Amino acid sequence: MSIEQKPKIIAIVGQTASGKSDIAVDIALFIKKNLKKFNTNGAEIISADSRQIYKNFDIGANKITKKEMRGVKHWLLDVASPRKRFSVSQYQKFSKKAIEHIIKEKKIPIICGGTGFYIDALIYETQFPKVKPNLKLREQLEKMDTEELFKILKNKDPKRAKNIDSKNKRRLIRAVEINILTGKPIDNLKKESKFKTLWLGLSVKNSVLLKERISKRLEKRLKNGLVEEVKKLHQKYGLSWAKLESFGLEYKFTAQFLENKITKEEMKESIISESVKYAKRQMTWFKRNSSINWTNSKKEILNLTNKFLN
RNA sequence: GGGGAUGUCGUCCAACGGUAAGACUCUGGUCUCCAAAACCAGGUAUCCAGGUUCGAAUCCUGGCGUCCCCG
Repeated sequence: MSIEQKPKIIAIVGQTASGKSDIAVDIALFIKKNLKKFNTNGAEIISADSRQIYKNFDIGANKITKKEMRGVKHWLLDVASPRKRFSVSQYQKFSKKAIEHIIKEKKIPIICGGTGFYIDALIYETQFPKVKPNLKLREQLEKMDTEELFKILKNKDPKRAKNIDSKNKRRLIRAVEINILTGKPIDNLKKESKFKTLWLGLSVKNSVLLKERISKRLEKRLKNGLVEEVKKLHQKYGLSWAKLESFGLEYKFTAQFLENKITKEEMKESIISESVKYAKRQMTWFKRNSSINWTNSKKEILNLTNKFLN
């Protein structure tokens, strides 16, 4: 009974440059054409992308344009300032609101993006400890090495110490931070999802092809003003080069080019090869999820959608 | 044609004649608030043929390849 009541959502995941955004709009329009059949008022898209979330990150983040949206409403684009820190828990809050709004209107939410951590946080409602990052504490912890941090954690929270990467400083600091600020070990219960989800995965299996796609896409974006965008982010919006570099890929290497640290050719090469690596890491994340239907066929995707909504 | 230098993982680069190391790439993986991040694991090499030696990437001879200088 309760299974029947679970709201249905569609999640489109996959690597960069696999065509997710476009297919998401296709699905939304397909639903729009069959409102009566699916007993719904339509579909709206929630982006799950840790870079497209930022205002003024357009070309570099490969954000969908108004025109490409084809009239379908998109949520969680341009909702954060790149000058402020943004993290998964904020994404979780924002996306939860969006999803509730969409469901209230009797529409189908379509989550689309390449940031697996964000998507899982939304769908599985990952319980993040209610401890905000404490920069002062982190500064102190930063001075210790991984061994010391691991020792502290082992003492205070042996359970967490068991499954943490003992050499991953960033994670160790976070774990110790949680413990110090709450005085409690963290409990890691993974909840069942309250949604009924159709998982669709797009991928480019051939790495040569993937590289080709990424480089073609890059040429197009250079023509569209990628370099100018990054320059503007620095000059007009006051983002430091270091900050821009911290966003990775396009922003990182374009910033380095503008700083005269690398040539334009090197910039292109780095963006392409690092994007390929990123795509692989994305797949490592998604591969764990056995519910994902992997297909690149639009026809098959619409068929699956059709079955799922009936 | 003459002289010199040099050949080690896919790439860069180490190794007093004594276990062929490291970085990057590659492959796989981890993930409870930086996730385009951070981190872990694994694979692959001594140009060829002889010689010296208990033992050769290392020394010797020849071949082949590459680079530089002179002509």
